[in-house]
Amino acid sequence: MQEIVKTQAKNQNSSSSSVKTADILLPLMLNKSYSYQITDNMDLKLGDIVKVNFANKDVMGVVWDISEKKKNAELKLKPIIEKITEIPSFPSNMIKFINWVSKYSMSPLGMVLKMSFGVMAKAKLVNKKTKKPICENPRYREIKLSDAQNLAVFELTQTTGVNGYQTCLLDGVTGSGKTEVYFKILANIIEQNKDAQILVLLPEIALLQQFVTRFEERFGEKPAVWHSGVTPAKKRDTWLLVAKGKIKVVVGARSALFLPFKNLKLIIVDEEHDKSYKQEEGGCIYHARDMAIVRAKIENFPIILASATPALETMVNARAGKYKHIVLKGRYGGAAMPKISVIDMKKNPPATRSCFLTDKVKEKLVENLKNKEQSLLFLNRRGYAPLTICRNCGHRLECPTCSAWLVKHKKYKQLQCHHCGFGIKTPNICPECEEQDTLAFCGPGVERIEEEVRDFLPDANSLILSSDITNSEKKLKEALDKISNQEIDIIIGTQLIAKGHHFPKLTFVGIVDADLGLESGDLRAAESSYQIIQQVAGRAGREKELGQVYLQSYMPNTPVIKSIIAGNRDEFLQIEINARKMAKMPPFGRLASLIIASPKEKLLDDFCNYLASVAPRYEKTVILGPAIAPMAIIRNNHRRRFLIKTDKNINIQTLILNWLARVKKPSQIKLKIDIDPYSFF
DNA sequence: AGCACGCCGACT
DNA sequence: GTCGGCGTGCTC
Repeated sequence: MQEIVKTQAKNQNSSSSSVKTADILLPLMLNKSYSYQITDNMDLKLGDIVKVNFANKDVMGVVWDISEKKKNAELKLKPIIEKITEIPSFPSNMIKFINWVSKYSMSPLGMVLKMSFGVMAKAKLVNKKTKKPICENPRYREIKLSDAQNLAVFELTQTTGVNGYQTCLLDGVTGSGKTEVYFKILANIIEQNKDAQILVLLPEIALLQQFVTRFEERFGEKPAVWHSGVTPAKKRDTWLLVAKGKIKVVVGARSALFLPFKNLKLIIVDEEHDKSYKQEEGGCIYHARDMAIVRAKIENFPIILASATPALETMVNARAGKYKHIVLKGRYGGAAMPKISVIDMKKNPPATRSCFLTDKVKEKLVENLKNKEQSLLFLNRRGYAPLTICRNCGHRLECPTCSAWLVKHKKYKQLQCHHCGFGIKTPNICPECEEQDTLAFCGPGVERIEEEVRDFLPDANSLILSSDITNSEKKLKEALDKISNQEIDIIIGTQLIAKGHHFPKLTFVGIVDADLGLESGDLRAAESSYQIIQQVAGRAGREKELGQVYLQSYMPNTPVIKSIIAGNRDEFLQIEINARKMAKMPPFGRLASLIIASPKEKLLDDFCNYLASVAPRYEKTVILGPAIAPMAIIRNNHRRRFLIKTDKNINIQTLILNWLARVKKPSQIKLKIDIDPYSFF
């Protein structure tokens, strides 16, 4: 019956054979564009913004393709409602870029568009008030740069001055004055090309504020700011002005990479080694630094990656001559690098089991307090104690929905799960054996270190810098002001303090647990550990005073610690590079992971075994799994993982696509593809 | 992601 | 006999 109806319809329409259609990409979780009819009087080109009706809702989308299509009666095309002329069209390079990211990251095309166009698609466009200009005309105020800075500017200008793609690695220690180098480069580019736009990417929102302040000092105007915390209305203003080419400089977190610049001429990726550039959550998993390089290639402009501790991958490319390697020598103002020594915890154990600071560190804290100099203790662990255990029955307090220990927080008087946010009041009795007062808190967090400091130096002013304490821009600023006003003697901080902040009066840094980062056992554990220790150590002695750094370690002979003590970054990297080369790990091979999750464990295991049974068996390809993911359960979702490792010349995306095409995934199972995984969770 | 469609349990 | 639970699948 249905067949007959269809045939009849076809015959009826055969007189008008074709119709002009546009494939519209919508900023939704969809992997394809949808065809709509172009009405006669509508003048459309690729990249134009249109409004269409989709699933009974009016949404904005982008013209992704235009074609003449045979009239197809089985598929009634809806007409395009209107062309939105208030929003500039997507430049063709932006379309290329979005297509590329989608294909590489294996994320739905619509999801990638959403990252770029999401805020505008929701706009009602009623607020047609004339917008205040943002960073329309920044004027550089000259300052005297050091010889090293001038040299770096000169070398970078040779590359950034020419209009064409080139990746440069700007390699300079903490405190070498990279920011002023950026400013001078920006000024040069804007001077040469009045329409040029520049994007500066920073790994974390916390770093944006001080960049904005320094930029304003130098240019008399704030740059445009883009990150997840910016309000939608502000984002819309900025988006439009960026698209119209009116904003010259944008500083932002990774999401700023998807802004539709009209005339982008340079991207600077500051702290390029930083793991925060890897987006792990949400619909699209990508590495902002790598995608920034892709964008620079597509749009044919230079890009600068900057770091004191470049990522291994970056270093490999620099050594191979693919990136231009520019070294910014020494510290600005001639400050010396801090003196770094290791304290062997086996030979110098803390006084008791609930103490975590060695006598040497304590002595240094006392000395610094006496001399009115600031000290910093670094421990990358929030809260008071990472594990609570019953002395009577050995029960460990675990999150009810994740396979993670509950972390004791004194501030919240709670035990908290750091993976799902679950929290309970710290109990007095063991939930297992119901004995009273048997719970012991094992290991230190920053709160516990602060307690230890207060115990032996009651007169010192201490302050914890962690995301729990300084959880807003305002609170962070307050804390940083207190530190620069010297109201604080001893700072106890998590990785929050490793990044960028300048503490002029800080002369001592104690790394409470230099071995902590090596525990995770992932590919980049040693490298990341080196980077974070180096970054934190770099906080010490940035002005006239010489800085001193102590690393507390139970394993003082690991390559990481030895290289940091010897100040031999490149030798350390070479060891790591050799190891990666031997193991054919990135960047000498390709890696991808499938994270498969479901609340139904049996269904999940059946599906994973099924997947494993149809796994491709190609040459130069290893598929490992299914393995129980290190974090086996998160929010009641059981998790399994496959790891796919191939030679460099194999297209890992195609391989995965072919593999997944062989199976039908039940809808209760969530499957996430992570190309170039960083965290192995 | 939404949102409708559809097939089994509790209740007026 | 009806309301509504959420599992499933589609959106030009």
